Amino acid sequence: MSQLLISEVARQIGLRASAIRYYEQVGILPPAQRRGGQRRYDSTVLYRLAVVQRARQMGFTLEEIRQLFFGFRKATPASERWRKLSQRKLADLELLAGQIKEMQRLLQAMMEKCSCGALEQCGKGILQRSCEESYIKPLPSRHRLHR
Amino acid sequence: MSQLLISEVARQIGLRASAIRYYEQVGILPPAQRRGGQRRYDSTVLYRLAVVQRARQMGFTLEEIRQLFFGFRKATPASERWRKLSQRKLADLELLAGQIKEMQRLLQAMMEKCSCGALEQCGKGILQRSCEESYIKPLPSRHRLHR
DNA sequence: CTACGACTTAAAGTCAACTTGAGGTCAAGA
DNA sequence: TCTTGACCTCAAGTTGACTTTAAGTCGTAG
Repeated sequence: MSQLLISEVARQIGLRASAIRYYEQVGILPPAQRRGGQRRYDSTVLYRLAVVQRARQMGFTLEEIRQLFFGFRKATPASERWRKLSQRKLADLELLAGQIKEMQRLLQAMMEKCSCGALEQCGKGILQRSCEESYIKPLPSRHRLHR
Repeated sequence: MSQLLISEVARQIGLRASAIRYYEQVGILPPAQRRGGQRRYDSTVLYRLAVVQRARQMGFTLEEIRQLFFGFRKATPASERWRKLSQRKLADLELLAGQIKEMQRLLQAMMEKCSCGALEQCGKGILQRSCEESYIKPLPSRHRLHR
């Protein structure tokens, strides 16, 4: 069973070692085994971190991630609280998917005829629709679309 | 032509006045007209801000928004640079849309049987796919998390 | 003239999510 | 034995996107 050093884990998932130590500190990773004071990981930590990374890309906060994926401590499997949280998250994601389509249309339109008129027009449309829509909390600013 | 006070604009789009001043400061809004030192707006500012809000919801940074929508700086060969930016953004959005579906599936699976199996399975999948992706576009050796 | 309320600025504070820095430990190799 | 290099901890610094605070200005109403 190959044991990974923190630097190796970091390299494989594209984070810095400091981020991994931080994740342990805030409870997203369990305290790692030590050998001579140093953290040793087995490869399952990579799967866990892959999910974390992906969830971060979707705009989940670390706190949400901890609760959604690793927060079913001694509670019953799929407790009511957890179910609510993930149901809300699912709704958020659906809304987000719709808005992505809209933003794609806007970008397409602006690329075809790069006119300020189009922008204002679109703003008008967004404004009217957003009166109908329920409010969506903007994603955490850390939500990045590129690496 | 009705002139809006900053507080009125703020109220209508759901931001604080301080945020609007900040947007002016960082170049997302042009310097407003003044009357007796106070900013006055006409209603087109609402359209502009509606687009900004929506773009923020999609995870664009203010800097990106400035460049994408209002970044026609004098040294810019107009549409070419802009076209590249939005093309990249479109690709990002498409990727994101796919990832949202994946995340929805994971959450669904975890709701049905709150299983670590699903989590690991999914993490494995993500990890493998991201390996293929990084084959297409190899990561720079030093992974930049900021700026 | 004074008081009021809404505005103004500049500077400092806040928050999440890390990163950086200082100073220290440990195992392996020359 | 000494050096090297990767790790450790704890504290402080950084970033983006604002907000808050302190001190001041403007126009109207009493």
